[in-house]
Amino acid sequence: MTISEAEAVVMDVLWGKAPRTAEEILAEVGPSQNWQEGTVKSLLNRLLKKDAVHAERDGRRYLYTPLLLREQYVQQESKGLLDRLFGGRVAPLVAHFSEQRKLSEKDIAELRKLLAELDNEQH
Amino acid sequence: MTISEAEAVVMDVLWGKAPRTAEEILAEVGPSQNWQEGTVKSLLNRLLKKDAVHAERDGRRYLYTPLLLREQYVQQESKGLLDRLFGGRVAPLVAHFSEQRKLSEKDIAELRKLLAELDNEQH
DNA sequence: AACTTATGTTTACACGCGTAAATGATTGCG
DNA sequence: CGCAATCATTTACGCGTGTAAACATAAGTT
Repeated sequence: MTISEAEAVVMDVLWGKAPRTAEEILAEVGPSQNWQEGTVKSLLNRLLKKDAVHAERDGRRYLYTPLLLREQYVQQESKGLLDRLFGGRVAPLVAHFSEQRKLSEKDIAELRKLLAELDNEQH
Repeated sequence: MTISEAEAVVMDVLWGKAPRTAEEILAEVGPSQNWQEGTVKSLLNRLLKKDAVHAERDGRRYLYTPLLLREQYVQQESKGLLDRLFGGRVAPLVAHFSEQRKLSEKDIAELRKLLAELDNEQH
């Protein structure tokens, strides 16, 4: 059961801070997304059906908490792309960005550090 | 105008070798995908509408050629993911795979080489 | 108790996608 | 020439998505 892009926007809010009410979610996401309240409610209900969030009654409203972890989601998404486009290998992906000149100085520095760490830990 | 996943499967065949007839595409993709001929035709027509492929009549059938380049497609897809999930920065993405233990020895070697090259060329 | 407000639940609707069946057109064969 | 085979084009249909309107319900207010 995959979660859609609009649903992921809602999850993002919850990953930022939870639990939250529908209203709070709308407040954070409405401006950029131009959504109505009903839209957010629908998305939350679909996420409930998909067991991606949990809702706990709090008086008249619900508090929503993510069940699906950001890490899991990121994992699925990136693995999908990696497999589909780069034969499941990371180096070609980085090479791609490199050719596209999408590697910032900071990226390069961090990559270097990462490799150095891998060198030590050997894991 | 984005191209869907099933459409991308067809594009993949064409990126491998073009021009091709619908029949050839089916032959290459049918087994793994379990598609009927009509399915491939529909996908080709949708790709035509999206200007992702070009069709040239050849007697009774058409020869299809990709207009959208693989590089463009890969670019869009990866940028999308990168922006949505890693704030547009490459290093965090690689770090993610690293944590997931998805970096093969070969990946690491290649990344190292890549960084070395970047070092020289300074581009 | 009736009315308003806040919130959630149900229903809707158009669009793209995956998948194909139905139909149409062209051509080779008997 | 008429029929069968070969392609292509049109139509279909269920499902998920993006987006919300309509409806229901509970709680606070007069």
